[in-house]
Amino acid sequence: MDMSDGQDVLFRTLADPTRRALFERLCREGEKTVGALTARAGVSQPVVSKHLKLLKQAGLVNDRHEGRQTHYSARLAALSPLVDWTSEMTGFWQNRFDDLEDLLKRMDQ
Amino acid sequence: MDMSDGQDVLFRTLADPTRRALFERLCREGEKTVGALTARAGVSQPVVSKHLKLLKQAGLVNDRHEGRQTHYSARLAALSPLVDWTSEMTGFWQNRFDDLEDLLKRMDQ
DNA sequence: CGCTTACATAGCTCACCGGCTATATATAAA
DNA sequence: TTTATATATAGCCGGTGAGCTATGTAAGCG
Repeated sequence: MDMSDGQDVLFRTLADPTRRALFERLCREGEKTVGALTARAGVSQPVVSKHLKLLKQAGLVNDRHEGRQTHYSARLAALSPLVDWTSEMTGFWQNRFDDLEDLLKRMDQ
Repeated sequence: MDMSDGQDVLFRTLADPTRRALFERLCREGEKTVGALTARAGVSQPVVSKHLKLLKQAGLVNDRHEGRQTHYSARLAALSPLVDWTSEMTGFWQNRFDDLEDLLKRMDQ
């Protein structure tokens, strides 16, 4: 019934700049190891790991283990609630605009 | 140079559920007074006012003073950085997909 | 088997933020 | 002019969360 949960998690997860930057890098540059991500993240490796964990819980990334390293990649499908939300918001405006047009038409008669 | 500022403010502002709910109501139902918003917000009037202040600072709402009351309304244009960001992220994926296709084509020759 | 490397987890601290009440300000009403 | 109503501001408090260091776990290497 309530679609807001997915949106809630998404907004909350993407609100942090460091975390969003990690996700953006995975989108731009594709699959990366934790070490590669840590190199230019500006924060310590444990912090990167923690953020990646939260991103994974939000469904925004996948992880793949290969020996000692873990490769992370972006899951763009997870963004759909965000897209849905924005189009819903703009849609409401459209509806009210239509209503206004209807009203004006009826007043014109 | 850095487009991330607008995105940062937007994500941070919309991350709070109470605040996002206020914005959603303004989108759905159009202009509302603080009192009308407070009635079904589940929090006290000062909290609503504080959230509206933050929404205004993010450019997400307008306010209009009429006697003792203040009418707030949604500014959907403020959502564009969000739309830009999502299409940018999905765009990166598209580019890498194109690169992959190119690579496969070249390998095929 | 030690030793190193790659990542995850634990535990701490500190700043921020969302909630509250109390109060200020401003406009309408009596 | 006093009183009531609508909103904003001030100030306090508790929880959350992002950062750190230290340590655990597990895989490659001598």
